[in-house]
Amino acid sequence: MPQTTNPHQLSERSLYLFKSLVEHFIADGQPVGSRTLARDIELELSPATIRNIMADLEDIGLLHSPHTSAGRIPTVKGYRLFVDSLLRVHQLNSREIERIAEELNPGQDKQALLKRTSNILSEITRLAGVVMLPRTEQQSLKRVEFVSLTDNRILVILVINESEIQNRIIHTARIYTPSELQQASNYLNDMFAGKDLPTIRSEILKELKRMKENVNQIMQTAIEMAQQAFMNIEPRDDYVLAGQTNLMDVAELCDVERLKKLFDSFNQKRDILHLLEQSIHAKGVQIFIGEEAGYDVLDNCSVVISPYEVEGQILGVLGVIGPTRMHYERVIPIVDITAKMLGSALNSYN
Amino acid sequence: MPQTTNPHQLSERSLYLFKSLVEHFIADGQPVGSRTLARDIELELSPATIRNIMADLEDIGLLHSPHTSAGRIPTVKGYRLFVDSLLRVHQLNSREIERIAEELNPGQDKQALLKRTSNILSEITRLAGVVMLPRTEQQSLKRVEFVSLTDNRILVILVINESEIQNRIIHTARIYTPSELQQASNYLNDMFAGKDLPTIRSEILKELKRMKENVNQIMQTAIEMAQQAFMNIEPRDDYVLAGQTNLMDVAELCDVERLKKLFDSFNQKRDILHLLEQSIHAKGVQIFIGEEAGYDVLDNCSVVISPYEVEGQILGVLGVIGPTRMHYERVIPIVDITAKMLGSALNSYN
DNA sequence: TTTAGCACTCTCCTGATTAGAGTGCAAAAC
DNA sequence: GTTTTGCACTCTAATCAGGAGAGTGCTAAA
Repeated sequence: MPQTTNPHQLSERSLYLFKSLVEHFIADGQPVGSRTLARDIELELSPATIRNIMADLEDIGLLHSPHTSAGRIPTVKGYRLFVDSLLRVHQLNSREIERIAEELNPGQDKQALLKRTSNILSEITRLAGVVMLPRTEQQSLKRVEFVSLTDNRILVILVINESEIQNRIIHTARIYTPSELQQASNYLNDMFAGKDLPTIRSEILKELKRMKENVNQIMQTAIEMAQQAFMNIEPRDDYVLAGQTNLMDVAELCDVERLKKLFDSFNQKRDILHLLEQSIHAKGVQIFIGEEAGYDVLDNCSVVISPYEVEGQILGVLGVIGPTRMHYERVIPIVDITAKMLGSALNSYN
Repeated sequence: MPQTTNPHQLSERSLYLFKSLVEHFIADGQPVGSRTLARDIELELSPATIRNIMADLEDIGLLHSPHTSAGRIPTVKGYRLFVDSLLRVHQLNSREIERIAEELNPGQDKQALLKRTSNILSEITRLAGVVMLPRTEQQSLKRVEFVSLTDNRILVILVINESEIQNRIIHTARIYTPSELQQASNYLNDMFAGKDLPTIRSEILKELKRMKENVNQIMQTAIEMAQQAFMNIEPRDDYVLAGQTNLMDVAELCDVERLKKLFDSFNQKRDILHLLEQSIHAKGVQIFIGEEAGYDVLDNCSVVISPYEVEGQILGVLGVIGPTRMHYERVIPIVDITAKMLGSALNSYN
């Protein structure tokens, strides 16, 4: 009988041993030696036999010893094999599911919901939770409102898509009365509501050019204000992160230098954002282990993320960041289910 | 000649030595010994003399040796004396002032301005910057708007005071047309604009009681929606913090345990908030050194804060958090001037 | 093919030693 | 009386050696 479909042509037994070793290491954090493993497993094998097998596994690149007389720990490649082929994902218990559901009830503003999602992810996994904000390639204007402040300053409220709100203050040449503002916003709502922002911008520019011919005062006021209001919409924060401090308990990362680099890159957002964006078109949970992600700061870290979607359209990505040595069998279903539940929570906004 | 007005009856020379020692320690971070100090100062004194004086200073409680054969470091009481009586505050150079001014231009939403302020504080001091949000004991409604979303959900936008915006989603029994919503918001604006939230709440409750007698449909709709909208306004974030990671470079705090506790208390906000609130009625820059603040997590930390005000009315508090061993002579004027500049930036909102 | 035996390696802990820094005190110098 | 010198003393931090423990790899036996 051939060794069937195993990757690396490994025997069942080797795989079993490897799996046990990884599980042991994830639980313990200490390099696992042959004797320990011999005690640990179901099979009756002597440490020597296990040593031989471990040597093979090391040759293939699945294991690695920190030094001669330490046990062995999985390499990135090893984790990869473990996660892809050996891992048996847990069922979540219903209490946890309920907890997530409770936290993810809609009925709050979208931003707050995402923040809560990030929080719950971090609390339930005891790692750092991250939720990328819905991709808004399509930002369509729902409504615009003006509120006059003192002097010639006007507060502009833009409601974009469903329930996203942007506000900014603009300055006008003269002071407008509330009813003028009302007329202006009515005009703009009639003209632009339902259109997406790039379109609106180009139409505003067109209107500005035509303006000389047209002397309608309301229109002119409205367009001038719209120009200020729509032209430089600041990009929002790109993701929300929660539970960073959980990572400070993790032994592997327990060095201030490393942690600082990691936290700094969380704040800068650039690297993490790139990583999250890679998954925006993936289906289901994706896992980046250690250096796989391609960012030095994420050495010894794994990222478990999943896109979340509403009616088949992917809106964003969420997940957790933790040490490579994490409880994948728990984390994966948590990320998975949270993505699904966030999707349906967001669904109720449309 | 008596020893004049010095605190602790210290001679000029002792004070000079003490000041030099503190400055040396702040620059260096190492306990300062008699020999080092002898080299460092202007006066020609032998290490032995300095030792005698340092022993006196230690007796009074201004200095402390980590152990017999280390130099000496200032105690909290020592820092207090230094900061209150010996410190010569730097003039800020104009480049720094310009930098702050640039960052604090208004013309953005208030929240963003405060965030930027916090950022600039942390960047310029290389410590953690904190800005408490304007106290809104007085929250007066400027305007309320309704935007209908899908189904029976309605987005409520509350403009409170000047330029603060709260939004929430409410659910209604039936679906309203835009014009109904318009009428409702007109009604509520007429009724409540300019009043403060507690008043509004109590009036809403009164109206609800009277409602049976009154069958005006618009009013009923409006009041029902108002009830949902105004009743549980979530308290906003209470302060914004920036540059936490700067604290990870500080040698004194360089222990992951401590840092985690500190960061956790930043996230919980409770302790820090209490501390900030203590200064809300103070005038000018206040400094809490180490245990003075009364919170364990702030051991070895100092907090330099100042209220900021608009037209004589204190709105909030801002400042920085760093190690006790910080460059007070630089940090104090930075906090001071930033508070003033934030005040005038906010002034332009009124 | 598996196991037992064994020499070997590496880490970690302990204890001893030393160099260095800094102190405190007593006696001498100013 | 104040300042300095000289000196014994203390404490830390670094270095080194030695031993225990864990684990390996290899060889030979089962």
